[in-house]
Amino acid sequence: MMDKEPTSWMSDAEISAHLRAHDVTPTQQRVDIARILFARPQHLSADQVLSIVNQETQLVSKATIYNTLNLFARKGLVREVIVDPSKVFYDSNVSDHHHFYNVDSGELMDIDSQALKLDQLPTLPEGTEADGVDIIIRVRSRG
Amino acid sequence: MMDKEPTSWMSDAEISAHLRAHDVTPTQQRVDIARILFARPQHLSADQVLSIVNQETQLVSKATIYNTLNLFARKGLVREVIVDPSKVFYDSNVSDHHHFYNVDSGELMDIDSQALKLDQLPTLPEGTEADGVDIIIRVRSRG
DNA sequence: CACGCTTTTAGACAAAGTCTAGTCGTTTAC
DNA sequence: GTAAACGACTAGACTTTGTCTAAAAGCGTG
Repeated sequence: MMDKEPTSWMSDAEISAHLRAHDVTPTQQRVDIARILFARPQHLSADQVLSIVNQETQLVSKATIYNTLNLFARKGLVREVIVDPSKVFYDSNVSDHHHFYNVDSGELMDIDSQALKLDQLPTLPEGTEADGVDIIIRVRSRG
Repeated sequence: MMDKEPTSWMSDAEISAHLRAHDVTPTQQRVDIARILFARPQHLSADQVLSIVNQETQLVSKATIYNTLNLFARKGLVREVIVDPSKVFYDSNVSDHHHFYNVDSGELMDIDSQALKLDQLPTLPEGTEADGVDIIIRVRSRG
């Protein structure tokens, strides 16, 4: 059964419930961060989250941003996307899907889950179990 | 038509020819680096290349390692593999294939090209052209 | 209210990678 | 042969992303 997906109109109370449902105690800072992430489907780096959350006044420290994003990823609230060697992106869409990555612009886009599906995995290496599959289609701007 | 693949017994003369064939002027340092990369199919980080090449005596500077690996990647002599947010791996196997990544051990393994093939790409975003497809199957050590 | 536990914080630190400005080497031009 | 020109190399400073540490702040429970 699938979790109700977070949407832009989630209230703080709903965000708190969402965190709790994923076994994360909702604190002020965590809710501040979650509000940004779940505002809409998007891909943000830690740095971007940091500057958005502290736009008006200093609400959350750098350490907490990193702690929280790592915690959220571990608890399945967001998905880490590793496409750029210099930074990790956090995807608020945790459903099964893959990505286009524009190497010129740095833009990251979801691929509709229907449009690309791997129906069978190759035999895994001895003594390992699957943890996830990432498919990244790198594109360049034409013209 | 495919290039002859580099193999462990490549002589320095063959390495030079291989570089030249990819439009890279073979210098002492570049051959030193290439000799390590092409010794056998493997996945090395810049840091690993740096310490291997300078094992006995200081032959190549850090800046040259990075310049050269970037150059080799741009010229198609090696393939960048981005799976670990903290470092880039360089794969001496440039033929079409994908990777297992053991998130526990950090080990990176090739998936046989036969075993996993995406035969059709989803429609690319407006104004872009394909640059490459990376499939990474993340695994954990069982037990 | 006091205890213990979790969370947050500022700032120091670490690691990967880039940049700069100067040097070295090799070719080309005379 | 020597000088100019160009590409490649270097040491070390620098930048950026992310982690660590030690202390402070919150918070729930008895």
